[in-house]
Amino acid sequence: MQVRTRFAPSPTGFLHIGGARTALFSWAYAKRHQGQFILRIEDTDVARSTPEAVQAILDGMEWLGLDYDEGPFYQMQRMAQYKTIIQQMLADGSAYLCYCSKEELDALREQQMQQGVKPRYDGRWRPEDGKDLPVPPQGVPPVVRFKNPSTGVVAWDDLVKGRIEIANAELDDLIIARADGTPTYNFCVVVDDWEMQISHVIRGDDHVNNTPRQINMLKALGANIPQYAHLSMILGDDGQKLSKRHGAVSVMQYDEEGYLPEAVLNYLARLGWSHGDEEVFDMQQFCQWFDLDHITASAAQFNTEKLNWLNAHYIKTCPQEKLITETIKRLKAKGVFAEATSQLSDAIALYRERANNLNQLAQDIAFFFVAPVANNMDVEKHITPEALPIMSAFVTKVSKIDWSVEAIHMAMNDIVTEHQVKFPKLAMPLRVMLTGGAQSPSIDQVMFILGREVALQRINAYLS
RNA sequence: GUCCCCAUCGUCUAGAGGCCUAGGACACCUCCCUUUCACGGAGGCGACCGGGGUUCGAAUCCCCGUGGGGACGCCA
Repeated sequence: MQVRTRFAPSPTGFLHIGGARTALFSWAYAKRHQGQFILRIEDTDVARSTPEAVQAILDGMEWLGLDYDEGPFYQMQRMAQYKTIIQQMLADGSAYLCYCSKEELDALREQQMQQGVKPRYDGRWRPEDGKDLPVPPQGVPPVVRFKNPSTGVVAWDDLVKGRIEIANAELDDLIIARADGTPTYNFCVVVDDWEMQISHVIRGDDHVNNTPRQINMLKALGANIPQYAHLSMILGDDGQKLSKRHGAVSVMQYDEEGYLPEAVLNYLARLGWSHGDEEVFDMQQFCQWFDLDHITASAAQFNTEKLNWLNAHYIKTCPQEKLITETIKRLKAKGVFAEATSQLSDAIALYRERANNLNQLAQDIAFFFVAPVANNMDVEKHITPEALPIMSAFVTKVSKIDWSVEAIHMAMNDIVTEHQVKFPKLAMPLRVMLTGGAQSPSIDQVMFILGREVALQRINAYLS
């Protein structure tokens, strides 16, 4: 069977982490089976859909590298098709007109809630053999409802949750076209999944409840029923549900915050899915391994610490060229202008091992390009009166050496020997003078990259 | 309220009746490396929600309970 999956976001906001994982799994499943991955924009809610949101979703997909074989399709451009099918259903009796007003429906719902029963449409306009329907009221545009089977059960073997059965008696006749004639979500999904020949519907488990209705409609249309895989939700770092109000952020924000897409992808892949003990793998590997059998049925809590760890890994293994580009961009955002020089490259090479974030990496090496403002506590602690003569001697010595890491290191050794002090007595003040802080890689390497002129200038600023 | 889903270390997870004295990873702690901080290396801490079954044997299967979550729109 040809595997065809789809990602079908509604453009009412950015692509968040949960949507990204859903897209990732659908994408990977298609890749794994040499199938097609389709992007479909579900924009039938005209009031809430925006072109900006469409763009945000496209941007997010692109940043993550989730390419699609077909689409993006826009449901608003498929209106004619939906309406044709609605007419057919009306004609063959699988759908009918309902003249209930919203007010009537609200009253019904409220009454049912009070009685402690599941709120649902009571079928007052549903045609039935031997049943007399009310007379359609004047001037009320009807909605179209799907005539859901009233008996029996709908069941499917969910690829992540196992068999799920719902009694048709639990379902009501859902509206498939609004009073203004526009089709609703559940109906459009059905038509699209059918016509786009989707073989596997991989989506969030907030859609579990829609599935039986969709299956019933698919059956009424004589369509094949796709396989369903419902993914559990992703909770925030605090275990709370993610929402626009609480913690849900665009995947693009991870870019802004200094994460590499490789890290986000790897992290997301392991959130709710596993392949034995494998933790670190690229998307090519993931696409070879990915299966629906190893998806967890329970919700997963997001863990930024682990994402950071993966980000550190991908910063270490990232091509140097990409790191240079990223760092220049991020330095610029801090108002530090650097060019792709060998000095920048050397600085990155020296610091990339210790960074778990691109913004941090930029921050760490900014002092190479802009004189640092030293931390007062570090200055007090390390640049003591006793340190100054040592530093003076060091300046004198280092002014005359060949400019190499080895020579600088030897000079440092000579000075500590001559002054009979431990190495840190020289290294620490030097570190503070050169970098502005007490933490850095080997200071001889830092000094070498900084260059003799700038290094001496920074030291002398403390000596005068 | 009604229906549906879920339940292993703090977190992500391995686990398909004996391989489990429950494995890995993040975090945390200790030690090593060391020129500070990281990185890296070696250890450590740490979990099967509760109760009943089924079975020679259950983290794994069944039931009940409890706790979480989701859905009940002319939203998607």
